[in-house]
Amino acid sequence: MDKPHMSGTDTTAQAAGRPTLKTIAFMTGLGVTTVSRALKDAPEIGEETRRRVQLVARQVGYRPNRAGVRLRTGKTNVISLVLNTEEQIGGFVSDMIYGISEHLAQTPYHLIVTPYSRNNDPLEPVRYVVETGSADGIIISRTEPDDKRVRYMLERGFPFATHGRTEIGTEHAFHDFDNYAFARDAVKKLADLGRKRLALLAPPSTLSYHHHMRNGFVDTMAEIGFAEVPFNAVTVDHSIEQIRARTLQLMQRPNRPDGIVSGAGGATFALVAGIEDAGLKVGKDIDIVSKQSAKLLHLFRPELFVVNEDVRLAGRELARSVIACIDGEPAGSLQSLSQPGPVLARGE
Amino acid sequence: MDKPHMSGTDTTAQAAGRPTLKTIAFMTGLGVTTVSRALKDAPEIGEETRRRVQLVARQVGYRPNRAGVRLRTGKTNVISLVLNTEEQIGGFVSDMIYGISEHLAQTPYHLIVTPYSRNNDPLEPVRYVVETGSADGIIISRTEPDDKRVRYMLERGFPFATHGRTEIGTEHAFHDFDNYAFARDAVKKLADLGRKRLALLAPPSTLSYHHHMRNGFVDTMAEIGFAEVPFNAVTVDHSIEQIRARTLQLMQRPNRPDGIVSGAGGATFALVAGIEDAGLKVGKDIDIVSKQSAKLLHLFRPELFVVNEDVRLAGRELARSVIACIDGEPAGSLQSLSQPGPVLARGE
DNA sequence: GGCAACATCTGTAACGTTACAGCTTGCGGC
DNA sequence: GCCGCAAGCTGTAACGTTACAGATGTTGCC
Repeated sequence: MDKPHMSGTDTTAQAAGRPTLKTIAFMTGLGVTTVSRALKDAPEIGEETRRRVQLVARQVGYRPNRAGVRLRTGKTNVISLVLNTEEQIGGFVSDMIYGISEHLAQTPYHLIVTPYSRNNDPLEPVRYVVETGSADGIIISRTEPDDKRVRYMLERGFPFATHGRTEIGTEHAFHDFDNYAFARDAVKKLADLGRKRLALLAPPSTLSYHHHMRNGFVDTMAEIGFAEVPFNAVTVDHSIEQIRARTLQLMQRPNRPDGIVSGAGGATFALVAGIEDAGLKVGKDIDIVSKQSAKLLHLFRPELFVVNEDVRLAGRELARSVIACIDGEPAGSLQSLSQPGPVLARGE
Repeated sequence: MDKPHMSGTDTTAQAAGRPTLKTIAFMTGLGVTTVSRALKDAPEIGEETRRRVQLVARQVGYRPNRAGVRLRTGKTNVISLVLNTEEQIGGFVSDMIYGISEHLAQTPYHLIVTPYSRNNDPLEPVRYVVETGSADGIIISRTEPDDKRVRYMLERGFPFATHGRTEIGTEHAFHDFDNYAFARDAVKKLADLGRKRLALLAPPSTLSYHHHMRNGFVDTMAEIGFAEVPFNAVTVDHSIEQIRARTLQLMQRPNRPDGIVSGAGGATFALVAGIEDAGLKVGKDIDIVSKQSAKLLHLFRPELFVVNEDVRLAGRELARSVIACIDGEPAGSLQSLSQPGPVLARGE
């Protein structure tokens, strides 16, 4: 009533809009600062006051204004998922998004999708987010051994998590599928089936997991004493038509493979089509072990052997990691490697 | 030098951080207000000043602080895509996201993904976004004829666009695929192939496009004089296992269909599996016309007939519409219906 | 010369939040 | 009775932006 700095009409009425700290301050008769502190359980607020404020806040459905917090503190409460918009076929991306969302739902974080197309520099969206501070953390995929995006974020101390590992000395948060183990198990399976001339349909050689998968393949081949049938003309990232055409060529060669390890479900569709174009039959002339994220391959050709990759799990893990990274946890504890399940035959 | 209200250290040095209006104001010697107005081409700014300000802004790489704008104006420059996290198989969602992103890339808008799981109320994420003002516009899918989300947003005048139409009197922005035309073309194709006992694997009956597809199917059947073989036990949203099992049952019935129209590519995988479980063969005992968004069906079974739905295009259209809606354009002009392409046989 | 009209620019306040530096009050010690 | 201290609360300023209400100077007109 007699305070000198009463700010205008505020005591008269609270607007019908969303409640703010001021609303609660007015209702409780406290200062805005006190309310702010009470809501975040600051120590110098009395026990009763704290409870009173929190009660009122809950009653009126108070939610902090994100713009206010962001402007004041710089904290955006946003995670950015950086995506290549020409990502391969197979629903991979939706599962990743769902996985991330599942974890973020329990947090104040929102998920924003920051895309880039193939002709753009992959660094560009990352730089954009970091420079404009439009997120507190970034998740990237398609990681390379010497990934410049990773270097960029490490240099700037910007929190992030990668789907896939790097060869960079500095530790950072990642989640990865053990593609070495996958290729090893796949080769062993094909060997068990009596196959001897094996080929690998690998990811692009620029990506980290190309090397893991290839090493797993090569090491196990060497162990068993097999020689590889080279198949480097295409990768799992090529178009259906390209993979199909190249596979046809491969299968028409004199020493065509009798077993193939395929790094992606989508590519396996094209692979099988190419094999059948050559008049050969999966399960008879050749066996295939393929990784898949959507569970469609056994419907496609029951003779295929599959290993499931749980991308949704990867999304959850990455979300967890990037938030822990934001909270300052050491990167060493934010690394996880998901082991492949068993190689599955039809109906398993 | 002699201004009374010089605010502290600002004249001393500009921090190394991101440039703000104050930075540019200092560099040009102008006031913050002038800079702000000059950058948005306000009329009362001199031609030369405007150019000078814009030049400097470009040079220093000025980008408006989103939190500042949002706090002051309430404009978030965010579009929210509301998604069901148990969305069906087939990469549908990624294409939608890519399509939206493609359009948003040319705008200041960011895309945020707001998920909800099946057990939640679909209205909940919409209410959250509207109440907290966390976006300027919303895109929803899985539209129902009397969609409460649509009613909610219409009542509040909140900008949105729907993937799919409603039966609600008030006009609103939407993009839809003409599923009536699809079903009509599909039935005609099957009739041309000499098939007579047709069934429909439709979307869930709660969704708008269930009715469009079913009407197209029923009307065309009536026109030709065919009677439908009922197949209502499952929808395209059911699990692979369920569709497969029910299809097996269907195909073991005495008057099993010799033609099926399938509303989704993912479901068609299960459908074909069920048919083959019954010992029948697609293209011989039965023909199928299926819609698809990923182009995998012809690899799966070349005997299938397919109609492609361009979900990426839908994403672009929806993004365009929702932004136009935000800009106040009348909803009537923001409605588009995408016509199905021809029914394609193998390799076409 | 006086004055209105105009073009161009400016400062202040506010959006909602939090860091910071205070301000009271009560209480124990001397 | 006074001091110091702690507990508990408070106001002010600032984050970057824009709406608004001026301020300044210049031009043209009588």
